[in-house]
Amino acid sequence: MTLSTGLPQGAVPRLERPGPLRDRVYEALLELITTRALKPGQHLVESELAGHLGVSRQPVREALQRLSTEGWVDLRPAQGAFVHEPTEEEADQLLTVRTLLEAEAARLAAANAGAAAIGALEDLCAEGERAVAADDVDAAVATNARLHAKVMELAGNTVLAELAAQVDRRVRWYYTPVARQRGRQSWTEHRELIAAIAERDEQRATDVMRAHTEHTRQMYHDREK
Amino acid sequence: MTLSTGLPQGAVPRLERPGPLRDRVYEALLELITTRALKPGQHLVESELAGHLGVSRQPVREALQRLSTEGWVDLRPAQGAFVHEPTEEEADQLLTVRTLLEAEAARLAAANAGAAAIGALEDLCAEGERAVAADDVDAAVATNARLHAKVMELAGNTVLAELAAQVDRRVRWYYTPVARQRGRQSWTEHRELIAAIAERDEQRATDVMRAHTEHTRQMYHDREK
DNA sequence: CAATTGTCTTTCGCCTACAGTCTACGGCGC
DNA sequence: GCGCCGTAGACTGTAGGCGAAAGACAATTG
Repeated sequence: MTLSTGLPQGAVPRLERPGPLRDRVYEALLELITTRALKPGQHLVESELAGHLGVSRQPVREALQRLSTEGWVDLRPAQGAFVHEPTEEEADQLLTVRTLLEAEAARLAAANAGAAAIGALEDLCAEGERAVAADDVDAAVATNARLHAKVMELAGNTVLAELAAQVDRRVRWYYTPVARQRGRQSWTEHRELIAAIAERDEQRATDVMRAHTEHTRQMYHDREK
Repeated sequence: MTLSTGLPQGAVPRLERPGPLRDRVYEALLELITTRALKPGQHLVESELAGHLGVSRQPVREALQRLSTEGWVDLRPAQGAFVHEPTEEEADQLLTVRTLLEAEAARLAAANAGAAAIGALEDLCAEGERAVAADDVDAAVATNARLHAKVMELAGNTVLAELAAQVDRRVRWYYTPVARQRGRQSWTEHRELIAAIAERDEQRATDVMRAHTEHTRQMYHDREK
C-alpha cells in the first residue's frame, strides 16, 4: 500500500524522536539495576541520579515510581527509593508464577501456531544450539529470551504477554548466576517444546514448559551447595 | 506488654498520616474510573483534574502514570492520558489470565489451608449466601471479592496475589454489568470450592475454580443476546 | 555511664514557571 | 467551493525552588 505521496508505507523512519525523557531514564535505571551496577538495598537519591544522567529530578522521579510498581525498587515514603532486595521466598514465588504463565503460553501457542511460526521457532532453537556449541553464553541467554518471547507472541494473548514479560525479567535478574550454568540441557528441552507445539499437542506443550521452568527452580535451590 | 510510659502497646493508633498525596489521587482517580464517572476514551487533562482535586499537577501526573502501567489509562505521548477503552478481545484475554491465576491460587490454598482458614472461608460463604437471599446485590458482590481475596491469601504467594489483585480489579470493571446477574449460582460453586479446599484436593480445587471463572466468561459472551 | 533531647543535615514531596509539541481553526490561493 | 498553509491556543514535558519530615550525631542531664 502507498500513501498519496507515492512513498511506500514504512520508508520514512518517522524521524525518531528521543521520546519521553522519563522512559529513557526508566530504561537506563533498569539497565543499571539488572546489570548489578546498582546493588540491592542501595539508596537511590533522586538528585544524584538526575545529575548523573544530566536531567532534572522530575523524570527521575517518574521513572522510579514506575520501577516501584514493577517491583524493581522499594519506595519508602519520605525517604526515597531503594533497590529491591530479593528474598528466597520471593524468588520462589516469582518462579511459580512464571511457570504458570509460560505453561499457559505454551498451551495457547500449541493451539494457535501455524507452519511459519513453527519454522521461526526452530530457527531460534538452532541459533541457540549453535551459541551453546560455540560456548557463547551471552548469545545463548539472549536467544533463550527471544525464544520464550516468540512462544508468548504465538500465544496471542497480549495481557498474558505483558505480565509474563515483567515476571520473566525479574526472574532473570534473580537467576542470572544460575541461568548461565544450565545452557545445554535447556536447549534439548526447547526442542521438545517445539515438537509438542508443532504437533499441536496442548497438554504436552504445557507439561514440557512446566517441567522446563521447574528445572530452573531446582537448579536454583541446589545452587550454592 | 507495656512501654516505659505505661501505655499498652496498641493503644496509640499510630496517628494515621494522610499518606503521600499521589496515592490518594491515584485512589480517587481509580474510583472515578471504576464507577464510570470517567468514561472510557475520555481525555483526562492534568490541570483540570488537579484543579478539581485541589492539588497541583505533579501528584496527578504521578497517579496517571501509575494508572497507565496498570492498564487503566493510555498515555499518548505529548497528548495526555485517556481512559482505557476495553475491547472484546482484551476482556477475553484478561479473563483467561484471571482463570489461570485464580485456579493456581485455589490449588495452593488446598495445599496449605488449615482448619481455622477453612472456617473463615465458610463464614464468608455463608455471609454471601445471606446477601443473595436478601437480594442485597452490592453486599454479595463485595463478599465475593473478599472470598476470592481470602483464597488468594491462603495460597501464600505474594507475587501471585498482587498480579491477581490487579487483573481481578480490571475484570470486575469490564464485567460489572454481568457480575450482578449471576449471583446465585456463583455461591453454590463457592461451596464446592471450599469443600475441595477442605479436603485438600488440589486437583479438584483447581478444576472447580477454573470452571467457576469460565462460567463468568460464558455469561459475558452471552450477555447482549 | 546511659538515656534523652535538641539540633543539624539530608532528602523527599509538592508547587510554580517555562519551553516544546500537537490540534484546531481561520484565511488565502486555486 | 475546495484544499492548503499559517497561526493561535491548549496541553504536555521538563526544570528549578521551597517547605517539611526523617535520620544522625553530639551535648546534656539524671
